[in-house]
Amino acid sequence: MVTIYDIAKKAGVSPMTVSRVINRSPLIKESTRMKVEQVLREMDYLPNKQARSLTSRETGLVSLVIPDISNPFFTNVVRGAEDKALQLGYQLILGNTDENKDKEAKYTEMLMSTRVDGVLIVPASDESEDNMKKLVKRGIPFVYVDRTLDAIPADSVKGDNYNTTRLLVQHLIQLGHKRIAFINGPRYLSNTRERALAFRETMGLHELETNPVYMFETHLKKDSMEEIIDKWASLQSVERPTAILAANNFIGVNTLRALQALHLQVPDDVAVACFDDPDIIPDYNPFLTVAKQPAYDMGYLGMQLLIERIQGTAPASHRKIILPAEIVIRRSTLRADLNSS
Amino acid sequence: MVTIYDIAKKAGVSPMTVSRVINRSPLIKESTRMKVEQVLREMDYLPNKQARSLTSRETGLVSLVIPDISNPFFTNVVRGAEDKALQLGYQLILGNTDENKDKEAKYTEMLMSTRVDGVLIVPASDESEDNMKKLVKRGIPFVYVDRTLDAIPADSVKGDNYNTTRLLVQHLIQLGHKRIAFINGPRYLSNTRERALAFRETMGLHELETNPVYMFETHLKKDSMEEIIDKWASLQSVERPTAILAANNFIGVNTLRALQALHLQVPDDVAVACFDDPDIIPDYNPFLTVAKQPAYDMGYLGMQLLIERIQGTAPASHRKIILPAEIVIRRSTLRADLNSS
DNA sequence: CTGTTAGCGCTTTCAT
DNA sequence: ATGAAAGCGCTAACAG
Repeated sequence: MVTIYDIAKKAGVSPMTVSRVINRSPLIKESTRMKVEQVLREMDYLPNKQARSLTSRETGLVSLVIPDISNPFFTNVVRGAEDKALQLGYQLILGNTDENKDKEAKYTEMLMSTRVDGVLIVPASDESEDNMKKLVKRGIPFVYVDRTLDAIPADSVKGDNYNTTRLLVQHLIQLGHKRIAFINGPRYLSNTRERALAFRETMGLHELETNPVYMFETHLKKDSMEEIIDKWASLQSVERPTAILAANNFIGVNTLRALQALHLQVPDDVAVACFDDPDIIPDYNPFLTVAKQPAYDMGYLGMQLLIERIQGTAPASHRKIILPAEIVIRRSTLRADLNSS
Repeated sequence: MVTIYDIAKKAGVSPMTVSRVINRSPLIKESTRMKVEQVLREMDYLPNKQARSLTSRETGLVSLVIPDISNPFFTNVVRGAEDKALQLGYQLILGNTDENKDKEAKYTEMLMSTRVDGVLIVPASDESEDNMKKLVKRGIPFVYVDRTLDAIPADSVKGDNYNTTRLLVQHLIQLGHKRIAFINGPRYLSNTRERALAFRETMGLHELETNPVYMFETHLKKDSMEEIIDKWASLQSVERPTAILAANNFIGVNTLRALQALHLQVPDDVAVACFDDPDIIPDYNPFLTVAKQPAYDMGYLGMQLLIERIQGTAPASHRKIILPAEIVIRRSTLRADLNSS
């Protein structure tokens, strides 16, 4: 491996001079700079980041810890984060937690050992506190994306859960629905709690009761279908909802599949809307009414906040960025006889 | 930061003994091991990977260089690669090239500087040769996924492009189509060349001519729709194809959108099939007939080959793994009047 | 403007 | 079974 010593010898200077040339120090004579740069090129030198970070205390690595890259929402978060990281010269280490705090613990441990400069994280649950505390203790900056832990404050970028839920519920109410179910994620996540609150309050504002049996809770992973079918079966047929709001894209899709298995038509028998688009590709056969959250921007901005924090250019106080979603109304909530509205 | 020196002092031993305990050296007296481990826990010690890799010449980092994480095919590749990497104790650095060899060059440069232990790569183009050569020169092991560069041999995991294309074409031919268009990716990619060859040969086998005007070429990125519309318009109406085979999911979806813009019905006016599913979520509204390649397995196996290569447990000769695809026939090729078949 | 010295945290090598 | 010395590749701090 070519080191600055090899370069130094060949160029007839000291290693320190080589280091200065590499780091563009201004106090180098033009002629020696030229010569060293020449040798650098000849020998195809590439600095050793490991060695460099041993003294500089910076690795140029940032980590992105998310539940699951195969959820299109997070896919876009990753792309945004990666674009910003590259732009600012950082490399991105990826980790999937599968909503599991132990897996998250394992990752945070590895990250700390790798001495990443910072972490962009979607916490697996409120119990992620312990993991965050360790980051704090070691002085590793981090930024929340999509979900936050109130007990451990930090910069954050998230969706406007309250207002977005309100808009979705109002859309369903305006279509004439009164019995609306909300299939939510687990209550140990900040964003699902915010959505649940907004759901209840919006129903109340419209003088609709939030029947507790309409408030389901499931997980946010890929395979929630069976659970949804069971819940549905547990309801008295007279009180079954005419509309369902799903707390994320996986639940939305699994709701559709569950209803299909139950031989119910969407939207004629039941209307369905959800958070986050299940499709990642420009619409070609869009069906679900969704609240499209700006996932790419969340990743992009989150990475920006993080790197500002790393580089010490961030203000002392924690910044909380809240991004609005776009409500996209599609066929899953539009009955043919209402299409004109 | 807690170092082995701090531990050594507190435990009343030498730093070397601490190092031995951490690395589970067998020649340590049980009693001293216990004491050191006790202090290790008390002080919440975490080894510094940077320092370690300076001597060990291993970083525990592997890199995955792909065109675009937001293509569902690559999303699954990433998930597979990440799962295997975690399982074997490696961390994954992600990079998107956007099919651009200069961006790829930038990444490979960063990777070499970071001294990653190995690289899993989907080369951006045949011109990626220069980038691969640099990896070879620096002795960094790499494994191809999905595409290969014949000029620079290495382990590889890819789809069975020839037979998969053949099956898709035969499906269309069996439905009675004779004028079949093939919208392929750029010819500077190994997999699209293989697909083009298979297309021509399969057509030939069925005594159908491959009209050159039916062989389009576009890029594999998200926004190929306009190009497809233009190509279509450039055809004489009498000779327009009755079926289209698209070389990847983006092209497949954009073909659908283009046909929609042209007011053509799929599959009644034109049948469409493509490589790789555009949906990442368990089917809820499946429409496109696709060849589902085992993307997750490609990433998983690719990572396994790579790590075996890194750890020196791989055979000297390069391994070429070829995985079959599953043809999933859906509505985009099934005309209502043929549904019974 | 350039060089020398020391040290980042750890491990390899050789002693004891 | 344990320790001392040296060095991995680089840079901060000081010297000249």
